[in-house]
Amino acid sequence: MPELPEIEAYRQLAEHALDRRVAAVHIGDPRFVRGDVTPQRLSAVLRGGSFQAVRRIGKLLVFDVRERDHRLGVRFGMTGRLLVDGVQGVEQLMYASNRADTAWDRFTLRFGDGGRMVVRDPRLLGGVSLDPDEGALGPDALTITLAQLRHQLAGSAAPLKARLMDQSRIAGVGNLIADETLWRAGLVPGRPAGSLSDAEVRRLHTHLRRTLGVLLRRGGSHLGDIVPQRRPGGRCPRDGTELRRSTIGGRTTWWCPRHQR
DNA sequence: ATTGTGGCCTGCCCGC
DNA sequence: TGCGGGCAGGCCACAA
Repeated sequence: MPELPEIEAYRQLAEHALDRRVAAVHIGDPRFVRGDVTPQRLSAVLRGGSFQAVRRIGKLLVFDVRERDHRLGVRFGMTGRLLVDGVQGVEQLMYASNRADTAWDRFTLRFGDGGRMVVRDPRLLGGVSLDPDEGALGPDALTITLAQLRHQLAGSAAPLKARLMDQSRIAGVGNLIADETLWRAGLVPGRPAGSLSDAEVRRLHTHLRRTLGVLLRRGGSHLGDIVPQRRPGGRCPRDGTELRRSTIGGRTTWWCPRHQR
């Protein structure tokens, strides 16, 4: 599903959409427009303009609209894809159909040169917004410092995994990356976030960055070592122990009862 | 303020 | 063969 590695791939693809005049905006489903803005207003802000820059904060893409003091925000939910001129940012998405069906094109920009940028999202869990609240997101998981991570965990009674997935604390970590990171760091997902020793916070910081590096290199959040074992009967790739399943932070969680403590 | 829960949304898969 | 129920989780509103 789209977590930080996928959105980073989308960001790189989206650079091909910069400096091109938006000739037309097509909203495939009005529910895909989030926040206070109407589809009409969003279209009016974008039409005739162009994007000066695009950046990623966690799982959010932000496009700067040139000379209009507005920003386009794009979220991808768990089944959203980005296409620019027919090229997909990511080929495979776990839990999402890999069919190409234009009925799922929820938001399309047609450029003056005939090209297109499309957000294709079967489930409609993503969305586009005008001037997204970037300040509501915590430090990006890829560049978070040890001190920042320590600060975000300190004093919290919430389960460690829930804290990791809280986008206002740390931006970019979703369910699969949380399981993979905690498995690599040898930490139990249900522990209170504030209960980690300083050495454990350091270990988590190391493995968070290392895990993201590995997944970016492999090309997807679903390419972690534990992901194929996230099923009944699945075993820990490290020590062969049968993995346990529970629900933490409202999400299915798999972990090794032997080496995660 | 913090933490937890339910709902949205729809493709897919399994069992009957 | 068709059908219904369950499942997947990012995000948000709302409750305690």
